[in-house]
Amino acid sequence: MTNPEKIVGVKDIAKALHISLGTVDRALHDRPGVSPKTRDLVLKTAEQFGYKPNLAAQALKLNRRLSVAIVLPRHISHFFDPLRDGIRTTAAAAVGVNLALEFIEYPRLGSGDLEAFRKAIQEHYDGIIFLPGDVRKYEPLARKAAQDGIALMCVGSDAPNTGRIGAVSVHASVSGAIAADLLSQNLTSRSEVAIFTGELSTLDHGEKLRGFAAALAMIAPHLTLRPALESHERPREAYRQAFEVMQTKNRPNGIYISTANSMPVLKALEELGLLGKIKVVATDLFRELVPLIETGKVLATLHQRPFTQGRVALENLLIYLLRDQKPQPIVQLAPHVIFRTNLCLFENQIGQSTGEEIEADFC
Amino acid sequence: MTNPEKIVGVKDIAKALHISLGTVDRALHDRPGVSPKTRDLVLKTAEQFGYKPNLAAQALKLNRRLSVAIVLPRHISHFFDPLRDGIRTTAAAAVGVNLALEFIEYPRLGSGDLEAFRKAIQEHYDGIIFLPGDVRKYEPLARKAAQDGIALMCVGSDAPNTGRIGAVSVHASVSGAIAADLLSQNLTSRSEVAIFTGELSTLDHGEKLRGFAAALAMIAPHLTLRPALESHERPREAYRQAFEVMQTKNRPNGIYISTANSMPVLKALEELGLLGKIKVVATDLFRELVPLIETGKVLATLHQRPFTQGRVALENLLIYLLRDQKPQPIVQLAPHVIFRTNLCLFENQIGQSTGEEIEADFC
DNA sequence: TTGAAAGCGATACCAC
DNA sequence: GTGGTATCGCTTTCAA
Repeated sequence: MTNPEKIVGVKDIAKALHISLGTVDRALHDRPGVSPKTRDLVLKTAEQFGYKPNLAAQALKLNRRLSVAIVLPRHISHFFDPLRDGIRTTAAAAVGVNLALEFIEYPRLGSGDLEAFRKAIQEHYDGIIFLPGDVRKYEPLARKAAQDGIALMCVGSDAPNTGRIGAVSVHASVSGAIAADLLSQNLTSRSEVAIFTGELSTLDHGEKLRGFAAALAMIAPHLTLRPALESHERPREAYRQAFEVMQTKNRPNGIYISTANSMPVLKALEELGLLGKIKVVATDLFRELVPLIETGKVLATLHQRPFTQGRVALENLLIYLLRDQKPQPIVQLAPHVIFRTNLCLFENQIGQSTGEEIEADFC
Repeated sequence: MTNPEKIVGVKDIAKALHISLGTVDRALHDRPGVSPKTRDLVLKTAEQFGYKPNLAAQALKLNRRLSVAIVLPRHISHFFDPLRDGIRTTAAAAVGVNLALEFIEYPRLGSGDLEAFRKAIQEHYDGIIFLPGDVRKYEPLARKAAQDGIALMCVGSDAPNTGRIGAVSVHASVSGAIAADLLSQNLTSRSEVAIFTGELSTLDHGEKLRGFAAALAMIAPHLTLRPALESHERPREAYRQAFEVMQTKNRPNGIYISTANSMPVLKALEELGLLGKIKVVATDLFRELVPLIETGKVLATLHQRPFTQGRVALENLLIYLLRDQKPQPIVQLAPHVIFRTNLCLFENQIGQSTGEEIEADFC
């Protein structure tokens, strides 16, 4: 082996400079009670010796305890369950903190979400991980919480200008653009295409639409976009809209469903005998979608990597809270494009994991 | 806040049972010198109290030091540099270990690789991360090292039956299958397709070929596969082969380049005026490829996520070495499919990072 | 088989 | 401003 560099600690620095441990510590942490002269001297020798604090010892002494609330909807579970798992996994691996996680659930976005969020704020957690739905409604609450010193971390979407310390989501406009790309690769003749979305008041949904439309204009001039269909995440509404639009004269040959609420749309297609004839790009992955992808009835789906979102959200929150250094504030993940051919790598992420050898996103 | 559960430590258990710290420790770690009776008692109460060892204290006391060698080629740097970065990033975040990393480089696979590996083995590192090239040649060496107690972790490819403790790579046969899928989506009429590969003696390259061929047979009966072209990673050879095959009578309309050595092939296409007329799926992402993807001259590229490979490789190696529990042994990542539309999310991963807001794979 | 005590490295408090 | 010292929770050695 090479590099038998002796590892240096505060003690070594103190000894070398013939000063006390306390002084060294104060100097290193820029605390009051040191003369600028000795402070600089300590800093310089620390640098020179290549001093790195022993994180284990630091953690032990500081004995930090943090409370973090995770405020997310129960529905849609195939997205939020793995997201919560990502958070739990990260928490389990966290060394040197006494981390108390509080999972707070509400039925679904737009129903009980604000109340849950407001309640969480009042509990004065050190940090809160949440999904900002209707941004306008979240803004005042979030801003106040941030001012109160609560570290807010957004997942799934973002709430800019609220003082939140970070956000983790899939890159929304790129998601839309990929969908456009795929449809344009698979529809060679002039056609109409349609987009089914959820809540345009949620920032990310609007972004997906914009990305989709922009990419169509750029790279697929032969495809015409119909007005967006907003289902407000209500299955019946989505079904009705799909049924209707597919019976118009110039019915679309391509569809992008930008929300996980895709089954009603697919059901309508099925009933109209259009499944397989129309190119469909969906969002997320769940059990009912699997056979449709396998058989090619759904061309592709854009996987939003909920596990990774959860993992990164907590990781960055902890970096902020513990190492009080700002992490990468806005993380916008690349969605995974799932076709029938790579579907197998993601199947273990739905429902109970099978303990298989293959791990897809490592997430 | 809820859950003010007091955190229990060994001391609490000792106190509750009126025994000493030493005994509790011995019992918890199944060490000799405890009567079975007290051992069980301790274990039971620990369970009951929900005892979790304080990892920081444990790490501090144990004061473990590990040496890990990373034996990888310099070439191709756009793959191996980020891989090394992933390793460094993980190392920087490791708490409670004095980790000594030794990066050992050799020119390229097949030239100095075995020598470097052999030398590393003789140094008796605690662990070695390496890329097994020609499996047959690596096998005897690796098997011996494993028997000597060195923890071997493969990246980029695998070397089964060597006693290696794990492997991290992209799922090779799925990579091939995705390429086939993309070509079949973009070539609607009967055509020939060709595959350019590197070294078929490297396990993963053979797997890509198999996956490609199998998927073509399954989902693209209208596409015929020509005999594979093996460049042995030599640019001139790849160029020559490409030039030749593109001038045959029934020249292929689709190409899958399963190695990062794609530029010579693309150069040949360019010179023949075929760039843009032929559907090309490449591998990996590097600077010269960017404009070709942007303009649609290359349909897509399969990103092998080197950063993540490095991160996961060291993570799992450390789990094995420190927590002496077996991690997920074989990790086969899903490659990212990069089109012109999501290219922007990956550009910050080539060359110097720009400190932008967008982080693609989080890797 | 069990108990007592030292010590890992960094921090914080109290005395000077 | 600075020095000395107890302390965090766990492991380990030495005595009993």
